[in-house]
Amino acid sequence: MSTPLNPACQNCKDRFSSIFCKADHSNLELIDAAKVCSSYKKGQVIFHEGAYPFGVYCINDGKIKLSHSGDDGREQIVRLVKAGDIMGYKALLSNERYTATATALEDSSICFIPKDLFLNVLQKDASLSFEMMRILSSELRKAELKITHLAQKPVRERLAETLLFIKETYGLEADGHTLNVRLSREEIANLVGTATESAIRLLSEFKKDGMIELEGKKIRLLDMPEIIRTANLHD
Amino acid sequence: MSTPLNPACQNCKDRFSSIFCKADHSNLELIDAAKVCSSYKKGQVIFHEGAYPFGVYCINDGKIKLSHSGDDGREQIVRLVKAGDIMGYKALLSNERYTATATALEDSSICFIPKDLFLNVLQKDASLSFEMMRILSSELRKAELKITHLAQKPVRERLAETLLFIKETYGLEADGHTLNVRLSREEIANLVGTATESAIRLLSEFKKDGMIELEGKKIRLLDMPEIIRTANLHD
DNA sequence: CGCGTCCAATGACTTGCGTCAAGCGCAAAA
DNA sequence: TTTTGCGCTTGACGCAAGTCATTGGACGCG
Repeated sequence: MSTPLNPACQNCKDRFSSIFCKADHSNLELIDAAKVCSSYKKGQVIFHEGAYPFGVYCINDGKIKLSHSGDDGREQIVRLVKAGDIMGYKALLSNERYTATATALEDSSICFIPKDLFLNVLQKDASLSFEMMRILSSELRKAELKITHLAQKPVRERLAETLLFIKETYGLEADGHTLNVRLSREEIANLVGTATESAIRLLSEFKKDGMIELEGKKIRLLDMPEIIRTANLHD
Repeated sequence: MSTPLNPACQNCKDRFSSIFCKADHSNLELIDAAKVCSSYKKGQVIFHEGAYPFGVYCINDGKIKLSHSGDDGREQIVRLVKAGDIMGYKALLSNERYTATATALEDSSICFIPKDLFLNVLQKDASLSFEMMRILSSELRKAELKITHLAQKPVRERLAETLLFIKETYGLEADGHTLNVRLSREEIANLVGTATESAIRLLSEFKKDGMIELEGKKIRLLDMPEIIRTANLHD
């Protein structure tokens, strides 16, 4: 949507953590030639639920949320995307419309890879498609775990897990405690699957209990109970 | 676990609806030669959450449930498997232990395909692996939709969706109304993600409202409201 | 500068739904 | 037959959590 500058994939800082680290060199060059890199501002929508996909997006830099909008308009965040990740592959592979909306959580730089090229490379490159299956399996595993927790665990516990999940996904700032992303209380609630007020109240409780510190949108993790460890969404 | 009889894949009645309809002929023969077919009795466990996978299972005949057991021991059913479907691929592809337990809902006949062979064929056969990705994408889509509904919809609505989902999965009996599977109330509850008593109460309500008929484990669908249609778990 | 908007926070109220407990029918075992 | 046990059903109760409403602070804008 703006400022295309197309950095070479080979130089991409997340080259080795992304799916494409498995791709053959020649295929990487093909992708490199065809991709279009754009930057998006915080809050901007990259693609919309219901639209037809024309390719996949690879995050060069930034953070994205993928969310469903429920029938009553409430949003449910189903995935957090970081640099090196790709998104939009689900709709592409099943040849359907997007089931989620992608919105930038901060200013981001994102490469677009056209559908035909991506599918062609996927056909030719067995290790790339194997990696793709690995990613899909992992996402499916996380989703099924989330289903179980949503059905069985109280909000308090789910919120705690969510905070740890955010930590696993985006990591911590230099101080070693602050979550390296700014989310509104509403976004946190939509990630947990609860009402905004409930999320706020429980965050206050966590703070009172000395588990976290709050400063605006900054959240610092102090003593998150170990119990959660066994049940979180790690890879 | 019993009665191996190994019917040829080429003759399998679900040959054309399964993932293997996309596989190359020569690869199909390889699989045919290596697979082991067994029959399982109702209630029998095919594989257990936490165990290491040694291959994938392809349902020849029967019905299976895949379920997580929550920390408190409560079961959450995450998938219903039917003839022609495969299961166990997620653990295999991500090279982790099973995250779910597979239990036969009725007497079933299931083929086992060894890990190495399956992965090899997957490497060689692009259209098979593409089909695999399609399946994974579709499962992921359903899982994300279920997450949204669990987070946002009341139990009554989720139960109605679940009944329609069962219908989509296993179909109806000859009378055109009765769900073609027998599930306990507890299993229905574990599919919906609610307490058994709630499921029972709401089923009674549905009956009183003339939406369904109940006769033991038989459930006949009469007038399920159209509203649900837009939000169900179809393919 | 004051005004409006957005978001966080908290209190009060309501309720969906989970838990507990008791009764019932049916089928297998003794 | 009686007994035992299991799954289904219904009622009563309590609480977690959702909804509604108010306040206050931060920020941008005319």
